[in-house]
Amino acid sequence: MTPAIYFYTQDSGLLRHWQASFDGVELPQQEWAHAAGSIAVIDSQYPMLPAWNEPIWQQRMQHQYVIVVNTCPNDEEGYAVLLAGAAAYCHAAAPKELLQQVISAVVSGEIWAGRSLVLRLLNAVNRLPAKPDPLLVLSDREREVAHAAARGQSNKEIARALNITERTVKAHLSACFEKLSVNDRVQLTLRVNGIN
Amino acid sequence: MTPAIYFYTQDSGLLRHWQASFDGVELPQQEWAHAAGSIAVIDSQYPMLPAWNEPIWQQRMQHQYVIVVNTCPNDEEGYAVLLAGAAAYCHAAAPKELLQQVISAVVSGEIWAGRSLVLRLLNAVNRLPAKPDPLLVLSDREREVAHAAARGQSNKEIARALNITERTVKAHLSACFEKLSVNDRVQLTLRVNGIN
DNA sequence: ACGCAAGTTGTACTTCAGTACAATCGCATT
DNA sequence: AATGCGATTGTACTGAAGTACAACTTGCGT
Repeated sequence: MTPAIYFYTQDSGLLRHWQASFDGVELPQQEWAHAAGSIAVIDSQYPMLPAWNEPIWQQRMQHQYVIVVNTCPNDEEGYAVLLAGAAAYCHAAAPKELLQQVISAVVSGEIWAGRSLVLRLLNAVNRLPAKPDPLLVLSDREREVAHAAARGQSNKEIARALNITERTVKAHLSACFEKLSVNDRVQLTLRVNGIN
Repeated sequence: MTPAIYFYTQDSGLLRHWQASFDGVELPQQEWAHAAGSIAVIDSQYPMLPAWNEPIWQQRMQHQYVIVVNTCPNDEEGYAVLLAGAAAYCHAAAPKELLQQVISAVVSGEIWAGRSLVLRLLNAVNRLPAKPDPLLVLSDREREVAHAAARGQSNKEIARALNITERTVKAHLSACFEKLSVNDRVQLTLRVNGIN
C-alpha cells in the first residue's frame, strides 16, 4: 500500500504512462496542496517551477516525498534536485518496472538516483563548503543542551549531566525550538546533525 | 560550568597536569562507571583497554563525551578513535589553554581533532564501505513508519500519510524500537540516519 | 545606576509518546 | 488444517515532553 501519488505535469502522455504503472496517480486539485507523507512526482518541465535552490523546496520535502522527473534528465539538474532534498530523480518515461523500483525505494525512505549521478555526488562530498552553523543563534548553554538532546538523551539525563533541574533543561530546549523554528526534539536532532 | 570529568590514567604526572587545568577532575571510583553526559578522558595507554573497533565503545560514547589522549598521539590511532565515536583526540600533556579549548568544544557538541587528522578523515569520506543497513531487520511497513518518524513527523502525521490509525503507528514504532534496541524516536532518528 | 541578556527555577497544565494486554484478519508455509 | 508472522486496531494507563506565566540572580556594557 503506497501513499497517494500526485503528478505535476502538463504532458498528458506522461500522465497516462504513470497511471498505467500505478493505481491512484492523480493530478493535484489545488496547485501545491500536499498531504504530509504523500508522494509528489514533479515533471521538471512543469511551468513556473521555483529554482531548486529556493528554500521553499526544503520545507516541502520535509513533509512529502518528492520525485523529480524529466523527459531528458541530466546530471546537473539531478544534482541540484537531490541537494534540495528530493527523494529521487529519474527519467519521466522510464519503464514501469523501474518506476515501481523507484517508488518502493522512496517509500522505504531511500534516495534514488542513477549511477552517474551517484558517482558525481560522491565526488562532491570532499568539496562541501563550510556551511554556516545554524546553531550559532543559540547561546552557549542552549547549544550544550541542544547537542545533548540531539544525541538521544532525555531531559532527566541532560539535567543530571549538567547539574541543573529538568525544568531548566526544558526552558533551554524551548528556547532552542523557538530559535531554530522546529517543533520538537526530533526535528532539533535533524537540524543539529545537518540532516535536511 | 562543565560536567564532571573522569580521568582514566595511571600516569600520576598527567593527572596532576589535568587537575591543574580544570576543577573537578577525578579518578573514577568504579572502573568504568559513567554518568550520562559526563566527560571521560581516557589515556590510550591505560592498561587493558578494548580495541577501538569494539562495539562497547559506541554504546559508551552514546551517553558520555569521551576524550582520548596519548602522550604520543598518531593519526592512525586518532582515526580509529574518532570512528569509534570519541569526541576528541589530543596530546595528553597539551598546554592548559589547548585543553580548555578542547573541553569547551566537546561540551558544545563539537568534535575536536588536530589538523592532519582532520585532513585524513576528509580523504576517507570517499572510501566509506557500504555499511550493512541496520533497517533490514524491520518489515517493509515498519521501515516506512521508521523513516517517516526519522524525518520528524509526529505519529498523527504518519497515520494520516499512511492512512492508518495513530494506534497502528505506535505499534509499528514499538516494534522498531525493540528490533533496533533503542528507547525512543530520537534514538531511532539517529540510527536511521546513520549517526553513531 | 540602569537596562538587558543569559541562566536558573517554580507551579500548573495540556498533549504526545510509549507500553501492557488483547483481539482480528490475511497470507504463506508446513 | 494448523501454525505463524505481519498488519491492523482497541482500551487504558504511565510518564515524558512541551507550554504558559512568572520570578530571581548575575554579569556586562552604557
